[in-house]
Amino acid sequence: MQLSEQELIRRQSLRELIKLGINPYPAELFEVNTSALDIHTHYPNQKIDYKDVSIAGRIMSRRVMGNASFAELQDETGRIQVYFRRDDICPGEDKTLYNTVFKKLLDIGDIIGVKGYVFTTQTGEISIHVTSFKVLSKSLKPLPVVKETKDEQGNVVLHDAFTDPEQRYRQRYVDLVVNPHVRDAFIKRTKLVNSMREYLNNKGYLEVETPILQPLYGGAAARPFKTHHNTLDMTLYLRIANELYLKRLIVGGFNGVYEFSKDFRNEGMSRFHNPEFTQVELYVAYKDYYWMMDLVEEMIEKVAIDLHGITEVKVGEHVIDFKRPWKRFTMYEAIQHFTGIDISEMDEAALRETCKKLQVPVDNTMGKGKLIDQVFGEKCEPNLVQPTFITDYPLEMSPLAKKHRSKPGLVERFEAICNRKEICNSFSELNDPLDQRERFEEQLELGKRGDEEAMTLDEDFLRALEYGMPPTAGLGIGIDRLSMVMTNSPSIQDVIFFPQMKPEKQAEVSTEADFAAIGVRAELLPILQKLGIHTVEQLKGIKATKLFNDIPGMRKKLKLDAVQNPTLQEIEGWLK
RNA sequence: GAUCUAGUAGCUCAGUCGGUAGAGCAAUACACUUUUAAUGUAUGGGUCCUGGGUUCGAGUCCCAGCUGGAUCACCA
Repeated sequence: MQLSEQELIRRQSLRELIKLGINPYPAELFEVNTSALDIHTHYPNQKIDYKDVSIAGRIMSRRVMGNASFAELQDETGRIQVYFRRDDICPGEDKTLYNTVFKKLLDIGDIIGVKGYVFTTQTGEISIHVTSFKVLSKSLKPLPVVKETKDEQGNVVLHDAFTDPEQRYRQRYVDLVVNPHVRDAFIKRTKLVNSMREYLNNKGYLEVETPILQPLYGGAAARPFKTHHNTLDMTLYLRIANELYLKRLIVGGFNGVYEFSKDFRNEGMSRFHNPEFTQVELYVAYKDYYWMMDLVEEMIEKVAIDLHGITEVKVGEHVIDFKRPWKRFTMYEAIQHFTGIDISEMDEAALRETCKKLQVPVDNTMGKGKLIDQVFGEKCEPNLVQPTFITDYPLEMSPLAKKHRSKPGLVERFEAICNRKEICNSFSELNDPLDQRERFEEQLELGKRGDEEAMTLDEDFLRALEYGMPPTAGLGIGIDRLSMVMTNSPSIQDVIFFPQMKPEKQAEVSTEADFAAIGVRAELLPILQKLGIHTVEQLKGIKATKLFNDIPGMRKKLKLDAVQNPTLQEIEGWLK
């Protein structure tokens, strides 16, 4: 119930197709031997090969003109114009297939298969001259109509584009059909993952899978999603990271392991945060974080080239160049560079004073590490557009990283910042089991003091370290964040097919059966709808005499002569 | 969680001072044998997000809610 006018018309067309003996949803396959892109690229040079083509796709526009018509068919690769001529489709006396089926019963959005030959129209557009067509799927909902034109530079310009973000994310299938740039962004995302996988496989690292359901969550500082296993009757958490499992595999003797993993964090959402997101984590034995920096540069440069052909990527108003080598700053150097202040020798009190001077907001719970991080976040990160490595972080913030080989109070850690956001995080992994236990215990203290993101102590992980883990370099790259940069997308929702949303609420509407149950004839429903009465409850709140007046009035206005007016008695019956 | 902002036809959007709800595309009908944002003529299409309030009268003003978006906070 409550179908729009256009939906009703399409359902009617569906019935008429069936009446004509046409199955609108045939079961058998439709053989395709080319694609829109293939025709556009190769037809001009190999005309001979396109005398007998078969292609399938969605009708995206129609221009019907008497005995000949044009339509645009869209397949996975793009659009191709198709040309229908009545006497080619219907060589005999019966012109139903063209006059009725094509002209009246097909709509924008329907999926059809066509056979014919490729030619070039007088206006120079490569098109398919259709000799036969087949309905493959009738579309019952009108697609948002987006018209395309090309400007002088040949760029596609969209008119009346489907832009409402809420609808685009809720109905991504529609977004993908009508917004070609959306599809491109997702194709680039997949290419990005493939490019990395290829790089890592060529180095001989092993792609592995580790548990998503974990009895203890660890490897990062974040609140988890909690769930319950019935048979084991135990709490399980969706992983916030897979770091601790991958390191167990390094203990087990693998030299290099990586995993593309969906991780889950029960935190606020924003245009940079979705509750489930993707990371690739990599661990390589006998390496350190300097070595890992070289790997990151090399791999991301390759990704940029695989996606764009060059190392430069346009992001917002900037052009970001991933060409090696990237700038490297220690955190202290970066702060000195952007504020002119050397904080390397400062104690907590001096830092606090510096923050005040720089107007960096702080609170009393912040320790030394947190203060340094705060200065960096406020004064440095916003300036880092080109890919830059920041190295040597305060120890307090990195409970899984190895202490710096020469600088006390710091760890061997780096992040790559790009377009003002972190895109990766890496360290020389802490493999000293006694040190690791102490760090975990410090985290437990933080937890007791109310830090909801403090790490838990994982005894099994410590046991693994106690057997001995080789010196190891570890890396995590946020795939969503990197995809945003590589596809020039301002929101994470543009690189996740189905971003998390609150459920949509349907307006409360009673069904035909609900109305029938209290004795309302179905033919009266359009009248009630017109009167603004959509639910039985609503109806029952109205006086019988008012309905007795209003219904015949609206019946007359709608010219529903065939409908019999209800009697007052009948109406009183509904309201009982 | 806070602030700002939006929700009107299938889509994109207008709606003046509070007074009968509008346009383009899409749809329907007719015309048209190479159009291309096809064209011309005519027609139909609305829970103005929901619920309250003020008012003779609310798409419009007020309050509350729902669902987005932006910024911030939290967080990579």
